[in-house]
This record gives sequence, C-alpha cells and structure tokens, in this order.
Amino acid sequence: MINQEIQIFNTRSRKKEKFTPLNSPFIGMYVCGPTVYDDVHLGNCRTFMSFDLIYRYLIYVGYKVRYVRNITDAGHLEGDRDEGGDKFAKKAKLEQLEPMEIVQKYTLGFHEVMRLFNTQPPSIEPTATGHISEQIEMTKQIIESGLGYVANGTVYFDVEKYSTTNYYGSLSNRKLEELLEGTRELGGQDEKKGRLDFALWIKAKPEHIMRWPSPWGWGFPGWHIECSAMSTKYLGTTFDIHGGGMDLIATHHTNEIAQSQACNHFEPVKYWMHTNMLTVNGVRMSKSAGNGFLPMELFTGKHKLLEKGYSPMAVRFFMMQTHYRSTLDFSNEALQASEKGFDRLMNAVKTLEKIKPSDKSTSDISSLHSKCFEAMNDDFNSPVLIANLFEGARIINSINDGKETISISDLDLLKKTFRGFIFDILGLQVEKSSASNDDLANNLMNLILEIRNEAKTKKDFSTSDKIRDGLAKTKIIIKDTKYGTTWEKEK
RNA sequence: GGUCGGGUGGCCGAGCGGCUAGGCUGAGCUCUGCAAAAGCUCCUACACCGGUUCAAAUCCGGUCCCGACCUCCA
Repeated sequence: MINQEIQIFNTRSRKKEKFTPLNSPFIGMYVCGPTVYDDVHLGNCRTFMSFDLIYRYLIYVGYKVRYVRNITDAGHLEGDRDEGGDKFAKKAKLEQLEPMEIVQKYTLGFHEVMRLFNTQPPSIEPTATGHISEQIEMTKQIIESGLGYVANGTVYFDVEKYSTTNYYGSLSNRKLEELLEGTRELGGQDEKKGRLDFALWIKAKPEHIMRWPSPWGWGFPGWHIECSAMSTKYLGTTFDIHGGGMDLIATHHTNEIAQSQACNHFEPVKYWMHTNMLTVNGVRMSKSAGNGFLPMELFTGKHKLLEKGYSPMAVRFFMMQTHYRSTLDFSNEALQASEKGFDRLMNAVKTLEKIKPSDKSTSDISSLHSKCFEAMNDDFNSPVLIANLFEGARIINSINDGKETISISDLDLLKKTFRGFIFDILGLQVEKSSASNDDLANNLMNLILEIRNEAKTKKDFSTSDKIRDGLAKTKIIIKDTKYGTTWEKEK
C-alpha cells in the first residue's frame, strides 16, 4: 500500500514529474556502476549513495524495487576510437596481473567502501563479462534492424541513419547538426561511416588479452551496449528509473536510448535521473586536476588536502545535506561543520530513547512527521528532510530539559519518525565509539568517575578538575549532566 | 563556439511569486563549583542593472562572473 506521491526530476523532460511506476508496486531501477580497473572514485560513491537513498525511500513507502547496478569489467576503450587499448589489459600489464585479477581486486575494494558507507547492495549486480552473449545478441538485432554495420570486424551504430526517424540528442537537448559540429572530421583511416557513430562490438587487436568469439571475429563489446543488454535482460525493454552521473547524459545514456530503440523499438526508460558532480574547493574532482582523494584517504585523513580523517557516516551525512542534483563541494570546513551537526543529531537520537512522556504535547509531532515525507516526496530532498530532523532534535532536547512535554502517542510517532528517516532512509548508523564496547575501558572509567564525583561532593575541586583535565589530555571528554557524568573519546 | 546548470548571510546549504529552511561559526543569557553538554535569544542574506506585479531571492530582459557536458569519466 503506497500512500506517498513522489515527484521526480526527469532529465528527459527537464522538470519534476509525478512518479507513476509502470507496474506498481514493482519498480525497476538501473544505475550505471563502476569500472573496476582502479580504486572507486569518490564521485562514484556520491552517485551510489544518492541512489541508495532513493532505493531506501522507495522501499520504505512500500514499493518492491529491483535495483540493478552493473560492474564494468570488460572492454571500455581509453579514447574515442579503438586506439588506446583495453583499460583492464593496460592496468594488468602495469601491475603484472591477469586482467581478471585486477577486476577481482577492485571489485572487492569497491564493495568494502560501499559497505563502510552503509549502502544497500543492489538486487542484482551483473558483470559485463558475464553477459557477452546478450551483448552479441543485441548487436545482431541492431544490425538486423539496419542501424548497425560491420566494418573490418568492428560493428558500429549508424547514428545519422537512426536520426532520420528518431531524435538522437533528445536527452541532452542537442540537435544533430550541433553534435556534428562538436566532432572532428573523419580521417582516411576511419572505418566509421559517420562521425557520431559508436562501436557496438570491437575487433580485438593481437595484444588484447580479454576477448571473446563473435559472428564478426574475436573481439569485445563496445562501451554502451552492456547497460542496454543487461537492463533489458533484468528489467525488461521498458523500465522505471535509470540513473547515473550527469556526465553520462550526453554520450553513454544517449547511446543507450538509441541502442534500445533500434533493438527493442521502445523508449527504454521512463524516468532518467542524474546526480551532480563532486568538487573540491570549487573545482571538479579529477585525477588530472590532482585534487582527488580516495575514500580510504578521506576516512584516515592521510592526504595533503585533508586536515583530518572523517568517518564514513560523517561523510554520508555530509553528502545527504546537499541535494543530489546540486554540485557538492568538499572542503575541510564544510566537512567539519557536518561532522558536528551529525553528532548533534545522533545525540538527540540517544536522548529520544530516555525521554519520559507526559499528558500532552507542546509540539506538533504529526506535522513534523508529514513534513519529513513531504521533503522526500519532493524529488528526494534530503537537505530539507535533515532540516526537519534538526527541528525534531530541538524538540527532543527541550523535552529532556523539561521545557517541553510530549504525549505517549506522540513520543511513539517521534521515535518512529526518527528511526525511519535517520536509519532506514538516510542510511545513517550509530558509530560505535571504539571505547564504549570495551569492558576494560568502561570499568576503568567508572572507577575514575566515581573518585571524581566523591571529590566533587567534598568540594575538592582541585582533585576533580585534575581528573577532568588529565583525561582531556588523553582525548577523553567528561560531561556532567543532571543525570550523572558521561564520557566519550574525542574524535 | 553550442547545450545545460549556477551565483543566497562569516562558511556550507535549502527555497524558486507573499508565511523570509537547516547545519557550522560568533555574541549574549539560563543551567553549572568551574567547564563541557543542552536550551533560549541575537547576527535577516539572496551577483549587478532594468522591467512585470498590490507583492520578486523567486517571473521576464540585459550585463558580469562560475561550473558541467560536447573527448574516457559518476
């Protein structure tokens, strides 16, 4: 039973649309996954965290979602054409490894990072190498439809011919002539008929290690066909949501649409969703700019641009504080602000569990509850959601201070709201402070705090302050609350 | 050059015709042996120039900046 009406910004129409699944309550969602020839890029992580939020919310409101996110472990040329070479083979040569060793290494690394960020695994995570025959089959069908042609063992998609009956550049709102202007002239060596034509299947050169037999000889699949083939296989010829980074709009997703139209004669996707880029101090994070850092470097703080390490949950919270269609700028200042805000919210979560109900409520909890849904229904607006949760935190703290009251039913609703939106939807989790589940530390601290409290009772403040200051030097922070003294390790 | 987004208070970041989010920082107050934490209060902003409107950060026109894509990239 779905009782929320969700608005989604569709890249296709460039506006928000009411979300109506093709076959409610079932939803098919495909997200372009990583190419596993190197460590995951943080920008990639942001995209996957954004879709994780979307996936979690759709499930929360009652949909049955099949979430498919591929692993690209084959092919992918370095450049526009078949010069350059295979990314995996190239990296393999560099590291003296088998291509599939590279794939395995970085796939595991990718999964580890996704786990640290607390993202839900997709329902299906298909690999390109596991779907070679599907890709060959699709290529064959495109040739049969007259939109693919073979040149010297490589198969190309005929964009200009396709354009006579379809609007090729519709997703990025570009006219064919404009697109042609942006491309260079074909040289005499070119096998392609048109400048915009792209490869569906690529003939393997002798040095290519990763290769498969096909009707056109030994080769490997082109860059865009895997997503078309695998999304069709697992989600059907038309499915609800297709996502990825904004940089995929102009080429990758445009070509996916063309391939699916040529093969299946359907628009493959109802709602196209694209996440914005990640910048560092205002500049897009990229290897060439030298301003990129790895997820692990972010966690440990071992990078020249980072003043300190930031926990995976602080980073996740930071990302959720920006809407997925806005650029997100990484800076130490912004990260630290988020980290503190995250702590405040999590402290409110803890406080919520020990609050005592009264006869009546001084705040409108049900309004807060529905505002949280409204925020998420409006194109998954997590920043507004978080603002509402902070309003909840304010209420919780006031109740805890005895300045406000809450009824039993409102308390239940508030708990439900907080647990649902913070843990289930935003995918945040309490970070186990290394000390709190350590019995030895707990016992020692209890003893120390007992001694300090005895000193305080005797007004022996020099002793009590000596304990507090001494602990502070070892990064342990003491807080005297009206319910007793608590301690925690400084982050 | 073409296409598409932006320019919001000290910083980050929502909003996108009237009710002027939120976080961080700073100041004051309450509480406290003192701190810390917590609460309350304050700092009221929308690049610039015109226009539409009873009313514009929000719409229209122009100007100046910034970014993305057009070439592998989430």
